[in-house]
Amino acid sequence: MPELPEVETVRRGLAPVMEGATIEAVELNRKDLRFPLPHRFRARLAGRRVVALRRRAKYLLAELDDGTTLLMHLGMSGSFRIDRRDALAGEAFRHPRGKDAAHDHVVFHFRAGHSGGGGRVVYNDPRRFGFMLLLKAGQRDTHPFLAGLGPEPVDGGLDATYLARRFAGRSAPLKAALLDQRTVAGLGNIYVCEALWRARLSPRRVAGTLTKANGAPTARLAGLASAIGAVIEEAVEAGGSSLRDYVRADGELGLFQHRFAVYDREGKPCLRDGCRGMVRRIVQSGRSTFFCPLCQR
DNA sequence: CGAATGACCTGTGAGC
DNA sequence: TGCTCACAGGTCATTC
Repeated sequence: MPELPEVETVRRGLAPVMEGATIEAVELNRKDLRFPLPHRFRARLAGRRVVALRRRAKYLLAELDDGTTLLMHLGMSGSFRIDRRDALAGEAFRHPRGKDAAHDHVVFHFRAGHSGGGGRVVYNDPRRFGFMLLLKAGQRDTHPFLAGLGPEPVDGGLDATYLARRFAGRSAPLKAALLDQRTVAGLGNIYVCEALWRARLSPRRVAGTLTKANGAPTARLAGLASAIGAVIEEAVEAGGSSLRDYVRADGELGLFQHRFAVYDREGKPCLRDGCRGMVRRIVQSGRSTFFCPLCQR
């Protein structure tokens, strides 16, 4: 489900509930998601206070008061839901449409404190491609999942020079090169398609052709770097994209799906002014790519 | 080394 | 109605 804008939207929804709050208990309805949950997971979390809830790429990082970090990834179908204590006291809680309580795998119970609250944060994930890990204090920058990530697309130092260095000599198509989290952190299938459309670049184009022989960026790379930043920034502002699932912890829908230029628009007209092209769907690296063959070169 | 492929899971919608 | 198939926002391990 979630790419960077969706994960950031989840973070913003959860932060007011989790930051500064103390975990009273953790309920595990399953002890394996994509990987087995960490050893002594419940005991290591009980009584811990969440100091900050951060995001890196598509990871959520809950920093705890003992120096450990709870790292969470939503995979394809993971989502968080906030159950407030007042809601629990009244009518039985109603699951948002399409969410089955059978897939509520992890439930964090928070202690009621001076800031009111209490209540629960529930992790639901039908496909169980998501996972949670506990990182010790020193592992935060060295853990393999985090160490190799590329720059954040917004305010992370992403620019044409970086992309030129990264693409030099690579024969993979742009689509694959950009899906690789070591290139730019947090991009996924939707936003790669959208950024390439904005930059008028074909997803099939060989990445290395955008770097000059001397390693300098071609002019088109500046356009790509800014297209990536812009699409991610706009999507975060819109609360992400909601396709088949709710994304936000408060149950509200993201809105960016209404602004897709190409994603899931196979056979529809290209939205670029003056372009008479038709959006095409092809498969690359086993995933759907949407693009306009007329104006994306 | 980089590139391509399969594997991991469940749910949903299209087509018959 | 009910079956089968393709496909879904990700990424890790394996193979070439």
